[in-house]
Formats: sequence, structure tokens, C-alpha cells
Amino acid sequence: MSPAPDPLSATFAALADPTRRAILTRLAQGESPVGELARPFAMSGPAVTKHLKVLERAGLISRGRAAQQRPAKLEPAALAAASAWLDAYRRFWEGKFDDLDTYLKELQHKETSDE
Amino acid sequence: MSPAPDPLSATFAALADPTRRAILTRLAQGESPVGELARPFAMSGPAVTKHLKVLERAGLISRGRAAQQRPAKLEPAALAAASAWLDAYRRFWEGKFDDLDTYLKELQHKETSDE
DNA sequence: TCATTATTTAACCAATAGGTTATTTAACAA
DNA sequence: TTGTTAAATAACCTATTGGTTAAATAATGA
Repeated sequence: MSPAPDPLSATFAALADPTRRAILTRLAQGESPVGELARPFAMSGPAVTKHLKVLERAGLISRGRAAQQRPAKLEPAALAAASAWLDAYRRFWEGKFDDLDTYLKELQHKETSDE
Repeated sequence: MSPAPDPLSATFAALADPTRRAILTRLAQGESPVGELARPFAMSGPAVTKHLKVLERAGLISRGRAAQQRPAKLEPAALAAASAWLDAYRRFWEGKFDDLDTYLKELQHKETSDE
């Protein structure tokens, strides 16, 4: 499925869809099988499977196995990375940093090239 | 250009592209005209104009006017919204909240439906 | 007025995203 | 073994994205 984007891009892209955010919200209450996730949406099962694949490739969820079901479960690590990026930039943009150069260097250090 | 997605979707979608994140990084150092923004990328001017439009529709930047140039400038508000969303969910997923129900209600209150 | 510089718009293209229905695979139960 | 249930895969469709080049527009200056 394409040349695999950088992790941060994959995470933001996954979060850019309201259906996927709703799925994550649902999963915050506990893991859930595909059928249950599909119910609240006017959407076929395969469509939900595709959304889950996007979330999985972004590292935001993992899949399990329980009989015929493949429950989805939150994986907070990828979200933490995106949150850290956003928070750092937000604070930076809001001008709450004294030493700009040090800060930029720190960012540069954490993430290669442009991320 | 399409039925205008909800603001949070637009913001995350805008952040999902490494070129656009690099543009934002550059703009954190101060406003900049299109030509200067285009230089570091192996990319035509019109391509950069398109990226700027995406960022502008997401509310992440605004455009000005200085002679023939149309400098782009950061607008932190949209970023703050995305950052708040992510941070809330991150904390939630990491289980650092005592009263789950109260927290969910609070989230529900802040953002309609799924956002 | 005419030329120059910066940027946008138009027209186009290939690849990706998000959905569908029909078919296949997997796990279980009778 | 046969059927049932849950999910994934395949094949397909349309719209969007991210890029291109060529032409149009806007502001300035000679």
C-alpha cells in the first residue's frame, strides 16, 4: 500500500478522518471487535476494516484474536509522538521559549529532516 | 474545493504532509514569501502555492501583501485546537484520569459528535 | 506605457483514499 | 463434514491529492 510514509505523517493522516477519530474514541472505552465498531456508522464492514488498517499502520491500534473476532485495541505510543510534536510546535509558535536556537536544535535532534 | 471538512480534520490533514510541516517549521522563524519557501524544495512555485492554500484553509497560516509578494504567516489558533484534542486523548489513553465518566462528558461537551 | 518580478490560476495527469458488493478465509459448533 | 458467524480480500468506482507546465494577474519601476 504505497511507499510507507514517515510515522508522523501516517499518524496525522490517520487522525484526519472523523470516522477514524470516532473509532479511537470508542476504543478508549476498551477493545472492541469489528462488528461492534461498524454498528454506529452507516458503513459496510469492509470499510471499517480499511479504517482499522490505516490506524494500525499508523501504530495507533493493534489487533487481537478472540474466536472468530479480531478485536482492536488502542496503542498510545504513536499518539504520544504526534502529541509531542504538536505540543512542542504550539509552545514554540506561542513564543513561550526563551532560547530559540537551543529549542530548534533540540527539535532537530529528535526528528530527522523535516518532521 | 470540496464540501469543507470539519476544522480538526482539515488541521490534521494539513499536518499529514512533510512538505507542509517543513513550511510551518520555516515560518516559525518569521513570515516568508512564496519564492523563499519554495527554494529548499525540489518543487515548482505553483506546488508551494497549493500547499499554502491547504495550510490556509486549515487556519494554520494567513497571507499578507508586501509589494509583489504575498508573505505567509503562522496563525497558532488552529494548531492549539489540534494540540488540545491530541493532548486530551493522549492523557485519556494513558489512563491518567480518575473519573472516566466525567472526563468523557467533558470531552463530549467540548466537541460535537466525533471530533 | 512597457517590461520585470512574484504569485496565482488553468488544465492536465498519475496515484491515493474512501467507499461499494461479491467472494474467500478462519474459527467454531452441531 | 457441514453450516454459521466474523472478518478480510478482491475487484471495482469516484473523488481528492500532489505534482506538472503554460498562461494570466498584480504590483512595481524605467
